[in-house]
Amino acid sequence: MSDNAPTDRPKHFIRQMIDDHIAQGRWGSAGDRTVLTTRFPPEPNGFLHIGHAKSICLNFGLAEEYGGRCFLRFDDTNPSKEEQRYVDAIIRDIKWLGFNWPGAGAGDEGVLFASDYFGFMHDCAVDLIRKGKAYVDEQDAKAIREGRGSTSEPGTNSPYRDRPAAESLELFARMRSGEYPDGAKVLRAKIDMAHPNFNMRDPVMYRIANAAHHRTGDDWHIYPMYDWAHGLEDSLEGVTNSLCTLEFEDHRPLYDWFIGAVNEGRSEAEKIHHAQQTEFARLNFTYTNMSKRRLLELVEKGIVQDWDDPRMITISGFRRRGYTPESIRSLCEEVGVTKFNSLIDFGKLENACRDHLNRVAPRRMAVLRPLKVTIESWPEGETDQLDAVNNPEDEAAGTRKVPFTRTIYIERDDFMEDAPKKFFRLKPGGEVRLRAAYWITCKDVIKNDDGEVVELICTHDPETRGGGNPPPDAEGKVRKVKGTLHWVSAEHAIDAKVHLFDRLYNAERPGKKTGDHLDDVNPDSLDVVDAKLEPSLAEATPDEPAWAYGIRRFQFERLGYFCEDQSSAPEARLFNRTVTLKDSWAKKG
RNA sequence: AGGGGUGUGGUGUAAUUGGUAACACGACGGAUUCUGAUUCCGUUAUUCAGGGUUCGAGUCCCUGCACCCCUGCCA
Repeated sequence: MSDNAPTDRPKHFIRQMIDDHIAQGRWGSAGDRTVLTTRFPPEPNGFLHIGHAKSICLNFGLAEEYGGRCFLRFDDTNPSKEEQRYVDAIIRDIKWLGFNWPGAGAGDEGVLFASDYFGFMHDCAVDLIRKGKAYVDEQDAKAIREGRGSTSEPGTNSPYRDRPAAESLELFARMRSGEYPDGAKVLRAKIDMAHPNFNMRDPVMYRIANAAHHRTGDDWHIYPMYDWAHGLEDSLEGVTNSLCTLEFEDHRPLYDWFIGAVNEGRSEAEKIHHAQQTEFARLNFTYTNMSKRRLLELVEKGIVQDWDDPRMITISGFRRRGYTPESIRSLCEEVGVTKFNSLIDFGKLENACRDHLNRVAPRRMAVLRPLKVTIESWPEGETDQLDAVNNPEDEAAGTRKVPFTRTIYIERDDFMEDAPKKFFRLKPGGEVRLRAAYWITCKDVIKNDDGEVVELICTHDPETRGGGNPPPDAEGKVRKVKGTLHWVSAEHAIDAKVHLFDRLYNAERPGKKTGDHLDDVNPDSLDVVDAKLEPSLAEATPDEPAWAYGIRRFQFERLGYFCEDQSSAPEARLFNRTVTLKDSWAKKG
């Protein structure tokens, strides 16, 4: 992975800072790049989404690049919101993206949990109480909030603020042992109730929660707050760079204060490690929302099937949709790392996906909205097995056989009775190429009683077998044809459902206007069609580069990239459209 | 209102740390093409505004403006 040497990748501000630290020997001997230690610390309260991918790529990517390490650590300090299901999903998603942490294996080997440090955190809290830097407050949540003041008013000290350390120590011990109901008491840091930064106005360190934790069960009745816990977690793991998003900028002074408070009065040997917190901007896309709360709402309200619905911007959703990990990683590299709150065009992600799939996805033919075509010049019952190229971008992908018969299906959109001049697909009297097969000419149009076109009668040109241009005529002129259509043999076609997805929201910034993202939900984000697939799609196929994690991905020629859904079975095939091909014709029309 | 941040083309990032705006994507135009795809070639900004320092400013200084985050016993 890493050669432990500088790369020529652009140096964003975080790389630059890390390089400076290493040059100065801040974490060990100067020049040793392998000291770099990062972590990705999700709370297991939902599925990972594309926004997390940026942080994952940054943290794990940096570790790979420097020859350091990056831990996967669950920040499971709030039992009421966390579930084992989410732990499992998060582990799987990170592995799917292609990243590893020290000790990673097939399951959860090497995975770290904040809950494993609860004892240490507790002891540090006791230490702070003894030093007079923390106290047990018995006010209720409302009183604490009011005591915090406002932007124009300083806060007021709690009546319990100056109680003797011995008293706090005793009460804290009883909080821990489960004597009190939720909310009865909290442990607070004693900092400054008039501080302009609210986080410094005596923040809560511990609250009482008589809830079962998904890992520690009923061992604890008190749980540490994020600010208190996070720096200690980083410290214990020897994290050098604690990277987080912009909204934590205001928390950095507190992060530093806590470590400083623990270390105060300790000898050098007793001091705990102090990581460097640095903040970067979150990833934002148009037509999406990146809030776990709102994603949960989509799941709970049944707007999507589950967290891994292909329309979801979760990592699991993208996987099921057919995106490749490579495309997600390349996008994260492309958007860079800054402190600027950017809004990235969702099309950029689709483009990264097309870019990768174009190189690796095997081509197949599939007709989404079939229109019957009878080749009257083709003998009844006769089948021609034609060779079709699997991937023009990759010669090694070889060819496959595609059966051609008298009755075939083409795409309804590929025929127009009154076609504009620039329409170079099939029209009455017109000639087109059938990909890898023959040139055909439309002789007749058959309609039903409602006037809808139900069948085309065509003839084929035997000279054009394989789809190539026929030999020049006597005068040396080469006949050419502008349009090429995809098709499938009716007799051989396999039936399948295909899910065509559109964006989940109609607004660039869902909920921006009304405050409720549900107001901008696109009711037509899923379209189900009955498609006809080329028979090779039913064959068990050898491994292909595009099929990581057993996901069979293809390009359906002229239509887009598709993958077989995890629920697909031989008797009921289901494909998902990952993304369409670019279509400059559709754009003009 | 107090605190913390951020402003470079349609979008995102870069600029040897004061040396004459680069790259990617998109869009548009053209060429090639058995996918209206891909590929290829062109076009696409005087850096939020105003002032100052300097031979020289996206980079330094001053004054504004805009946007984002912060008053959970969430993370």
